[in-house]
Amino acid sequence: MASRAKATILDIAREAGVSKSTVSLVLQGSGLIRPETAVKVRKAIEDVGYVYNRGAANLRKAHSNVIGMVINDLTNPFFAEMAVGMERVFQSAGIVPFIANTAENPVRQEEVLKSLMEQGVAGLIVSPARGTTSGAFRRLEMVGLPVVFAMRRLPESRIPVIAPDNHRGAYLATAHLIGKGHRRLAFFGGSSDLVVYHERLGGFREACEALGIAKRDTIVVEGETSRKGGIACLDTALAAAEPPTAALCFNDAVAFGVMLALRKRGLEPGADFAVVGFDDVVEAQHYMPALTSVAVDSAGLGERAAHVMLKMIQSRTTRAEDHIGAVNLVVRESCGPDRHKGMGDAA
Amino acid sequence: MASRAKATILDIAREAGVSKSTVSLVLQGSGLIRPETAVKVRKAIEDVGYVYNRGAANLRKAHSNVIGMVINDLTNPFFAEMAVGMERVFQSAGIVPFIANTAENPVRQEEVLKSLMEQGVAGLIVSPARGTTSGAFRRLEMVGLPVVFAMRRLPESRIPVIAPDNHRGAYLATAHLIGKGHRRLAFFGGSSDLVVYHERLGGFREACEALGIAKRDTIVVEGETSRKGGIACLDTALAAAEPPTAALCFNDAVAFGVMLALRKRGLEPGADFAVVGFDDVVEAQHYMPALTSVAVDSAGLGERAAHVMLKMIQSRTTRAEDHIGAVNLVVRESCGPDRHKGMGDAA
DNA sequence: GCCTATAAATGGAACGTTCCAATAAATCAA
DNA sequence: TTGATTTATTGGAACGTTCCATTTATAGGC
Repeated sequence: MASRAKATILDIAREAGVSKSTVSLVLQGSGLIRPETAVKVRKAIEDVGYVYNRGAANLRKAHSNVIGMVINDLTNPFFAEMAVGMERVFQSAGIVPFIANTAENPVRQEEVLKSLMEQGVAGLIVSPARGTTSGAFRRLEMVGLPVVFAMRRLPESRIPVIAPDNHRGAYLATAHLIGKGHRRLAFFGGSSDLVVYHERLGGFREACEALGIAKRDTIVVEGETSRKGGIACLDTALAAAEPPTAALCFNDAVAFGVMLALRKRGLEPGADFAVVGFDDVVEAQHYMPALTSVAVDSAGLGERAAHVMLKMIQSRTTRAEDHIGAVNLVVRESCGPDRHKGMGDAA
Repeated sequence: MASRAKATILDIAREAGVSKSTVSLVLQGSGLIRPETAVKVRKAIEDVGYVYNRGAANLRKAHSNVIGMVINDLTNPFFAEMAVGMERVFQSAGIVPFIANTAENPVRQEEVLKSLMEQGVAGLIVSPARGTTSGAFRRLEMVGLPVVFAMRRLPESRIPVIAPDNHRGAYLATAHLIGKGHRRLAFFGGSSDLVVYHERLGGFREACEALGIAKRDTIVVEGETSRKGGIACLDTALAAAEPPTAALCFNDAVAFGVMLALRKRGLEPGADFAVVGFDDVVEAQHYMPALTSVAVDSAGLGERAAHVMLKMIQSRTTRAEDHIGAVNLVVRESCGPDRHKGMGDAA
C-alpha cells in the first residue's frame, strides 16, 4: 500500500529510457519531442504513479499558477456566491484558486495572507475582514504582488476595488420608501468601521435630504450584520419617542431579523412597517413576505474581479482601474402597498 | 514601488552579516542561536521585505503544513459551516487550510485534487462531488496521502468517513410523522447516485415498516436537492391518486421548497401537510413556519474530521476509524399539532 | 597556561524541477 | 561525400531552502 519513496522526474526518465530533460519537456507539452517518445514517457508517468512537484518547478519558473481568494465570511451566502463566481472564470483559465476564510478576523487574515504568499501565489483577491488596518497589505505591495479588493475597500489604499454602487443602491431603496409615503425612516445594522457602511448610509442620507426628510426624522442604529443584529435594531428603534415606519437595512440578513422581530411583536412586515434589504441573496425572494432588496450581482462582481486579476497577472502590473457594479432595486412585498398620507404620520 | 528581485535567505544573511544557515535557524525558531544574533537577523528580514519560500523548503523537508479541503458546494450553508468548523481546529493547530470548491462536478474535482497534490499538501479532507467514481481517489492512495471523507462516502472505499447518522436521523423523523397520525408518507428529493440518499431513504423505509405503514402508502420522489427540487417533488406527489399528508425531505432546501409550493396552492405547512427537513441549517428556525428538522451538527462534524486528519498526519498513517455523528430531531412548527385519526386517512 | 566540553555559527550537498547551451541524429543541397 | 540545416535529445547549472558535519568561539577545570 504505502508507496516507495515519491517518484520524481528521474524515475520516469529511467523507466522510459530517456533523459530527465525529455521528461520535463513532455510534462510541459512541448512540441519538440517525437510523438512516440512522448507516448513512452507518458506511459512511464502513469506506471510509477508520479505526481508533479509544483514547488520545485516554481523554484525555477518564478511564475506560479495559483491564485488565492481571501474571503471574510464564507458562511454568508453573499460572499460564497461571489467566490463561486470568481472560481468560474479561473477554472476556464485553467487555474485552480485556493480559498481561505478569515471569519472577519484581522489577525486570522494576517496569517492567511502570509501563508498564501509563502505558497507563492501569483495574485490575491481579497474581501478584507472588518477592522483591517491599512498596513496589513503593505507587505504585499512591497513584493509587487497583484491584489484586488472585492466588495469592500480600505480607507486609503491604492489597491483596485471591485464593488457594487452602494451609494446609489441605498439612494434608490430610500427613495422607494419615501415614495411609498414614509416620513420617518431608519437605517439598520452595520458598523462604522466598514467603508461600505458609510457608502450605504451616505446614499440613505442623501436621498432623505433630496426628498425632504429632515434629519431628525431619521434614526440610524448600528448593529451586527446578522439576523440577530436586525432584531436588536428594531427593538431599539421602536423604543424611540417617534418610531420610524420603514427601514433600510444594511444587508438582507439584518432585514430578515427585522421582519422576524416585527412578527414577534404582532406587526406585519410590509403592511405595518416597511423593510428593504441589501444584497438580494437567494433567500430574499423566498421569504414571507418576499423581501424588497437591492440586487448587487455578487457572482457577476466575483467574475469581474477574477478577470481583472487575470489581466493584472498577464500584464505584470499591480495597478488596475476600480470597477463599480450597477445595482438595481428589486421590489417585492416587504414594503407593502403605498402608504396613505397622514395615516398617523403627521409630524 | 516594484521591488527588486525577490529577497532570499542569502540577502538576509548578507544584510545581517551572518551565514545563510544562521538565517535558516532563526526562521525555524531554533534555540541554538544567540538571542542577539536572532534579533539582528529578524531586523534584516523585516528590512528587506523577505517572504519565506515554502516551496523551496518543502523540497528538503518533505513535510508541508498545508491541508486541502475539497468541498462539493460552498454555496450550501450546510457545507460552508462544516468547512468553517474544520478551519477552526486547523487554525489552532497553526495550519492554514486551503479550500477548493468542486461545484458538484467530478471533472472539476479531479482537477482540484490534482492541483492540491502538486502543491504538496499534507492531507486532504474531501466531501466528494455527486457522481464521483471510486477510481478518483486511487492516485491519492498510491502516494499514501492521508484522506478523510466528510459528510459523504463512496460506495466501496477504504477511506475513513466522518458523517452523521443519516439512517437514524431519517428513522426519527419518520417516526415523528407517524406518531403525529400520518398514514401516507412521502420521501422527497435527492438522487440515488448518492450514498447518503440510500442511508436516509433506508431510515425512512425502516421506520415505515416497523411502525406499520405499508409500502404502497409511501411515495418516493427523487429530485434536485434544492428549493426548486422541493417544489417539483410536491407537485408530483400531490398529483397521485392518494396523495401523502406528510413528507420527509432529503434536506432543508428541499423542505423549504415544499413549504413554498404548499403555500402557492393555498395549503398551510404544518396544518394541511407536515414537512420535516434534514440538516437543520440556520434558516430552519427562522422560517414561517419554523421547520422541524434533523440536526446533524455540521460544524461539529467538520471539527471532528479535522481532528482525525491531524492525527493521521501526525502518526503518518492513511487509515483511521469512521466516525458517525449523533443526530437529533428538532421539533418546531412545520408538522403542526397531532393529527386526529380517521380525518380522511382511512385507507 | 593547556585541554576538554559546550555553545554558536558555518559551508556544502541535496531536494525536484526548468532552462540553456550543447550534442547527436536525421534531412537536405550541392 | 561533405557541409549546412533542421529535428530530437541531453547534461549541467540554477532556483531557495534544510540538514549534516565541521569549524570557530566561549567557558570551565585543573
